[in-house]
Amino acid sequence: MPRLVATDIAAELRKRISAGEWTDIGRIPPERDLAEAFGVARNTVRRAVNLLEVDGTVVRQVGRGTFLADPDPNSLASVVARMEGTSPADMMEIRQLLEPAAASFAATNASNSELNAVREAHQTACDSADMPTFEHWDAEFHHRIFACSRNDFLKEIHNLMRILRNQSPWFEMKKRSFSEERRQTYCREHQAIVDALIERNPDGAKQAMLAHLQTVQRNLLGR
Amino acid sequence: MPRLVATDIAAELRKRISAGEWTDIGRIPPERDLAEAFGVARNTVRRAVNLLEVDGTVVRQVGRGTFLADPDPNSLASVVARMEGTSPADMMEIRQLLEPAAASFAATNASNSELNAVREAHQTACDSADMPTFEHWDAEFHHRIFACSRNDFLKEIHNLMRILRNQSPWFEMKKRSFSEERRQTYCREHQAIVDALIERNPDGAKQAMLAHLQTVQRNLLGR
DNA sequence: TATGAATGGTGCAAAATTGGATCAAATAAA
DNA sequence: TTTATTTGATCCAATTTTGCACCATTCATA
Repeated sequence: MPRLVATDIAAELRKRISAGEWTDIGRIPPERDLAEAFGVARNTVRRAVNLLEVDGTVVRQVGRGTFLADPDPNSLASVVARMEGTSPADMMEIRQLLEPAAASFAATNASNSELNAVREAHQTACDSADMPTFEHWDAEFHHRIFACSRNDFLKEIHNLMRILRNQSPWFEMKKRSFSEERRQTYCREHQAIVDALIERNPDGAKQAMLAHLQTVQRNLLGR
Repeated sequence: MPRLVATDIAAELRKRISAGEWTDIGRIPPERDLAEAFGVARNTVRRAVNLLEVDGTVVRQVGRGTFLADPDPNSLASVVARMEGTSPADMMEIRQLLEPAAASFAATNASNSELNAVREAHQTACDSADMPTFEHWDAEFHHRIFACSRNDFLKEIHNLMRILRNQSPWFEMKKRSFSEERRQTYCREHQAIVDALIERNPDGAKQAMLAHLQTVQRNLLGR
């Protein structure tokens, strides 16, 4: 068993804090007590608490103690946490904003080899024999379009949406809503997108992507 | 029973790593511990770990330990970390995608009291005597438009962008680029946005916002 | 008001931990 | 036998942990 070190103690403290161990008193025990409790030197505890302090988990005051920080609603962590509660409808609305734009950028900016990668993902999805394989290459198709939009931030927003969707309970709806017929519809629509990209037609790509996402939305949300 | 050799141990370590045995602590035990655990000499463990190191499974640091490399690039944390490196140009491109849409949504969805809050922020910004106050209410103006777009996810993306901008080194550019003349330009453009919102004119609000962001982009990036 | 206990802040030198490297002897495989 | 691998041992270098002393601030209490 590896020895307890500063980073481990920081992780343990983080765990206990988020478990609400000291929420009632609003503070964590003195460093000297923690050191004794963990069976390490006080300096080690100090380094661990430093880690909690820099990321704003905790605030220290000389002579008073170490206090649990009020969660900052404007911190990255809080924003991401709130995003995790996004509804399918809100998510689809933003997808319909961003993905057509990404397709449009891609038609303008993509290299030929990037376009080939997009087409390849589309082709593999169409050829796939089972649903999990199709879904994987479907996701890859969309991802590769973002990848050649040449806007890294846009690409990362898409990654963010993908992660949020994957960990959302309502994502299961998608799987239930799947059928062979819909798969073929998606393939046709993907083909239209690929065609527009290869024609280097930004507006065509945008429209094709929008049409596809509207189909997805109908299938997913039923309207 | 065949003797445990370096390649066997490497395979076993690989198996345990991909099974997530040490994912939580982010590192594997010290070589000396592994040697003891596998009942083998430390040199053998070293050769095994060498194999994991050359293919990038693991990274070693003298005096610290052996750490799991390749943190999941599809984790929320990785995505956010990559977003922190967003360039001003990419960021502005996405703002020009999202904020006009938010303004359009707001024209349709906002309640009257929400619109009043937007107008209030605009008015306070115009009346502000010093630059920091103006900048605060300028940001608040944009934020309140997102707030009444009625899409929580869109609102949070805006929060995300705001945080990323505030912590970016290039954000200082904005402050350097400020002048009284530009402030007045921004006030006029904000006024146009407010007018369109109050007229409940989605397309007008979208266009006014786009025009404003293009001014901002010119001032920020000089084109 | 004055005092003392409790608490975080800082610095430092010694000890412990950990990966890096080498070598000769023992063992297995060809 | 020849060759390759494992073993056990030793030392080195980077890093962390430890133990200690002392300082500064806060707060309760005399």
